[in-house]
Amino acid sequence: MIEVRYERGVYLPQQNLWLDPWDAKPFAFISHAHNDHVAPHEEIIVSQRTARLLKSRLPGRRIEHILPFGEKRRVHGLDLMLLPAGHIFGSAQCFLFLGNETLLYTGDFKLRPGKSAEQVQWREADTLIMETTFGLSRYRFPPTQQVVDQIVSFCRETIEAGEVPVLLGYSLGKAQEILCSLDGVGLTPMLHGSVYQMTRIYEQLGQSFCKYVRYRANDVAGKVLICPPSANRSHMLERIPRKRVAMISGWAVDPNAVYRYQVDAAFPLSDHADYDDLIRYVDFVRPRRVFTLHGFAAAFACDLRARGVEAWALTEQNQMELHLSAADNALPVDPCAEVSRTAESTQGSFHKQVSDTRSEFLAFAKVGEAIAATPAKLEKIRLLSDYLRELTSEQLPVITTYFTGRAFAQSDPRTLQVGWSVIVRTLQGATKIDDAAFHSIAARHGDTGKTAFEVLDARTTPRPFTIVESRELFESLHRARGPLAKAQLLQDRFSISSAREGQYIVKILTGDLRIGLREGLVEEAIAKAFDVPLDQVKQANMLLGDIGETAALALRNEVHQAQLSLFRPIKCMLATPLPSAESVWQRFVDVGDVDGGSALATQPAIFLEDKFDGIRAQLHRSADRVEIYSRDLRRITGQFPELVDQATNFQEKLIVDGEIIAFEEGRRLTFFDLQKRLGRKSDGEDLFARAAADVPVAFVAFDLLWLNGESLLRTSLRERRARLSEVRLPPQFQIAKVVSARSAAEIEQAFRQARRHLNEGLMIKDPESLYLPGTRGMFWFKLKKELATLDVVVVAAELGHGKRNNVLSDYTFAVRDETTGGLLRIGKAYSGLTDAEIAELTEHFKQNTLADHGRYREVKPDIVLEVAFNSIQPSARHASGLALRFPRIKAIRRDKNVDSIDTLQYAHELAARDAQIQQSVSPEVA
DNA sequence: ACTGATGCGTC
DNA sequence: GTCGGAC
DNA sequence: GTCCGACGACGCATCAGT
Repeated sequence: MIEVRYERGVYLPQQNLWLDPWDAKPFAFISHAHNDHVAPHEEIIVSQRTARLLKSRLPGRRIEHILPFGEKRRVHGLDLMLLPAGHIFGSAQCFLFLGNETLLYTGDFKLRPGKSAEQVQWREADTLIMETTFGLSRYRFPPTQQVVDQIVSFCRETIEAGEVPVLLGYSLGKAQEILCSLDGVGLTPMLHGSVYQMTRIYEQLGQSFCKYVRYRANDVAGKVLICPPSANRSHMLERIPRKRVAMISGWAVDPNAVYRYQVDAAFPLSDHADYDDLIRYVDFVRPRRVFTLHGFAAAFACDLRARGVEAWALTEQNQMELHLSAADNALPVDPCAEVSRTAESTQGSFHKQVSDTRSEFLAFAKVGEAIAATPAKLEKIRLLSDYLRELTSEQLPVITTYFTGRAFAQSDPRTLQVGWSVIVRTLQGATKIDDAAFHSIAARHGDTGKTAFEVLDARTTPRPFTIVESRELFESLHRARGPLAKAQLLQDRFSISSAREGQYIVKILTGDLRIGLREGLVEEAIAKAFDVPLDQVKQANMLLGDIGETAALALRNEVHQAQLSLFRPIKCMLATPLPSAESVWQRFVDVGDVDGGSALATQPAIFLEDKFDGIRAQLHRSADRVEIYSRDLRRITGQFPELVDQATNFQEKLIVDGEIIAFEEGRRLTFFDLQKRLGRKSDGEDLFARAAADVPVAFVAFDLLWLNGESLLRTSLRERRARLSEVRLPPQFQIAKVVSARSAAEIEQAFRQARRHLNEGLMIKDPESLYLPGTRGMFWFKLKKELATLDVVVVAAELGHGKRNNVLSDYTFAVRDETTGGLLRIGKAYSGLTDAEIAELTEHFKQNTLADHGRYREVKPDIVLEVAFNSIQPSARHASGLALRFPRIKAIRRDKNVDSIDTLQYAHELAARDAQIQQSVSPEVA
């Protein structure tokens, strides 16, 4: 059997041939000239017309094998033939003769005759790889002539009403099809520039059209404007006051198309096959197996299998299964499994749980609501623990993870890439609610979860949803590539979810449960539910970074088995911020008192270290492996290859805790420099070489957690430090210097010293303390101070979210530009005000609004705030060209008015000072 | 090839 | 990172 | 004390549209 793979494009490994790949490849077949197929490949197979169109879309040189339709040719020892696909002008299918097997790849295609595309042709083939953009039965297009008639009457009526009809269709293919449809009906088409350009190429290749004109802004009256969809709401169209816009697309059969595209009408004229034609095509080709691609690939494959045709969706996620099936002769995972399983359960051959019609996910959501309803922590814990006890061992880890506001465990690096934007679109799509109604609901809540509830309420037809299915939903959202694919998955789920279920899906997606319960209380609930000591549960969760696995261990009474081990990162110990050296010292004196008043006298001192402005990192090293983890237990090994290289030179197996800083002798590097390396993807050695050269880093170690098989978590900091000092460090590794202190004055002095070293502040640690992962206890403190404060004036206010939904809690503020006298924005903040102050300001701003834009309003600039921050630097975010790091409101300066606020010039001075302190010096480490 | 919007993770 | 609020 | 939630700026990746 021919091997078929999918990796952002179909790949035939045995032939080393790519079919419509997304990325540049050495050797590829390009079915047609739409942009998503255009990449700078080295060598391509194309039809003649596609070659011509490509030339205008992607200039540059490449080797082209231009094949005529219907003739068998040999390219690189490969026998193949192109067949017209009927999709757009020049679009081709690729038919391959591979020994005694044949393969037909359709590319995009349609069966209905088009007026501007060649009529499709086909041959029988053993393997069919087909596009299934419209592979759901609800996509059945009306007869073409009927749609054309509708479009024509739309245009005529619009013109008669004295308005301009605007038809939106892709500039290549769809626009020309529309143009042909208007032939002989007495209308004059006017073409947008990009449409015009493509149409001219069609003509050069022998296609003829009715008379048309090119777009001229002052000549649109009485014409039919044909534009690409991207022109909608563009400058060009906004200049036409009286118009009606229609989208021409297969998606027009969706009842909500008008809202989705923000147009006045939508007509289902498509250059793709509809559902019925997809089915017919399979009948024509009589393949032994089918691979489906694009759109509703999985659903369509499922339908084909129901018809007795072997069919699989070709997507990234099925890759592994396909591979397995070749090797093991096992069946791939069946996307129809849900269906068959329910069928089985009705015959009584399945677990009672499956046949239970009540929705498990709804039960989960209801527990969440009950927890939200009570402010009492103990009551929350009780509700949750009762629920946890009811769950199966399979459900328990999933649910406990959900209750921490996550779809995946903390130590699980997978992300969903589904945010507010995708959620909003899918809620609209699933309910077909109109824009105005949606926005009025959304504006009322400022909470995506609540919005979801109200939007979905009574607009969906709920079906039971099991916990395991919910897990699968999140997993497939993670696997799906691109917002569109994700949106489709989510929309399908919303349309069969109850309002409450949808709300909780959204809560998990956004990571905001907002039920007053998170990891800490979940730990307590697990302890209570399974009668395990709480500290063991906490310990296990710290070590595992996986509340679900912790719960599973608790259920089996095995929590004590969790142990610190190499390559299993643990949460790091955190420090509590304190405002002054005196307040820090007070903490230790108090502890001493409890201890009989003389504890400190008998102890040498407390430990002080500089606080470095970098990224907290945990480095694990064995004899043959090194990994680096971030504060959130994410593997960041790939970002720092030179540290990994150096770490192989340690003599010991160890886990060290420290900070990675941007560092080079004689050069001032900042946190922002470091950030440049952080999000970077780790493919390509060149990239590393360059990144490392740009921003050299150092690892500053300040704690040792594990050494040669021995956990040091339960030894004192003093002991850990002693052990750390004995470790031989490779280059680029340093140990943070510790000094002792015995008074507030010494702390203050060390803090100043740290700042002189250009470090962020000071860490103060109890030398006798154990390492407590994940807690911000009273053993480590940090001392940071603001760089300066600015007096600024509030120029805009926004409604908050969640519990701040009904108050204007978000303030944008400005400084004065002395040269123009104008107010220039410099930052945003709310942090620092009490609820009462926010309430008061809300009232004030409501009465002093200059312009109301819904959730956001510009306000009269008369409230002066004193804003503190840790640094100030150039930025494009705000009009002032400056931005503040960690801005917070120190005070409302009621004694001041707009005229006495600080100036842009002063802010620039601060920024200059901030940047220049450091010119030639580099921060001191040890 | 460029740009803006969105999402994520760092502080 | 920051901060205030609730238990 | 501890946890929770509501917020800041930045840089990079990815996608979708020019």
